[in-house]
Amino acid sequence: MKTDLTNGLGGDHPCGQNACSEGVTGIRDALYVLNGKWKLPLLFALTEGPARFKDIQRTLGDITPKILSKELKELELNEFVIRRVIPTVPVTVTYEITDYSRSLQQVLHELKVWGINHRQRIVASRKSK
Amino acid sequence: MKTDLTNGLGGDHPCGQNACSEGVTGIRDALYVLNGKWKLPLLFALTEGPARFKDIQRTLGDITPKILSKELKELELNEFVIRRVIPTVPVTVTYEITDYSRSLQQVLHELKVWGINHRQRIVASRKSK
DNA sequence: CGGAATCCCAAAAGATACTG
DNA sequence: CAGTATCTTTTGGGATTCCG
Repeated sequence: MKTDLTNGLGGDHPCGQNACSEGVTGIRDALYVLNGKWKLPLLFALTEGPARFKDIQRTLGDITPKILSKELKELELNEFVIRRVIPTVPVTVTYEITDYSRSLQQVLHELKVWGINHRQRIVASRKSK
Repeated sequence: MKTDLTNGLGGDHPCGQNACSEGVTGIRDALYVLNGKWKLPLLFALTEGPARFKDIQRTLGDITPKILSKELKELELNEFVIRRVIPTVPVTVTYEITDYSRSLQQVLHELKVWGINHRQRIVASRKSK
């Protein structure tokens, strides 16, 4: 994945005279930088404030350090997250979301609400069988 | 991927006394059924009304028939999409979103808005270099 | 047109172990 | 604690061809 700032888009849109909505392109662009299983949950986890590596790992439940490390680096590259090193012994590292990340607030909120609702629906449908 | 209705969740949440927010779980649950590069764009494409296989393919730009077919099946299983066969010659097949899909409206909207904005940001940052 | 069949690859993700 | 290293598995996704 090359999700750096000079290429953070989901490809060109072939918008000719056919019905290629900018909406589809918008969503594809969003998904291009926010892809995968972890980025959105991770960013959401950081909305409550900065957290340390291990803390994030616990909040996310079952992410391995390797994956978490990779995700954090990508998010840092794309300016969603800031990594801060505090020179204690042993060293303390915190991760913090940027202002740009905050522009995702609505997305995160809607997704969260929908997900909570979806879980209830599934559980309910299981009971009724 | 087993994204059927009896297992449409992103796993259990280990919520003990630690700070495991239901928000993270909500987002993970949502992502579990809406994963991948295509499901959200596809659902968005269908918000404007039913469409045929080939039409969807064109709207999405560069999805191959195999992938499109797979995505549609998964979405059908999870009750996001209805497949209708019209007995013309040759046969006509349309795909239509369900009411449950419409509960994703806000999510789709926010994601679209954010994506459009994100594209502008990237393009702008490219120019200023 | 609406797919299915086959082959293939790259990337995502997980397990496990280890280090400063 | 905050990661890295290695290895393996999974799956997502694409190319191409073919069929009723």
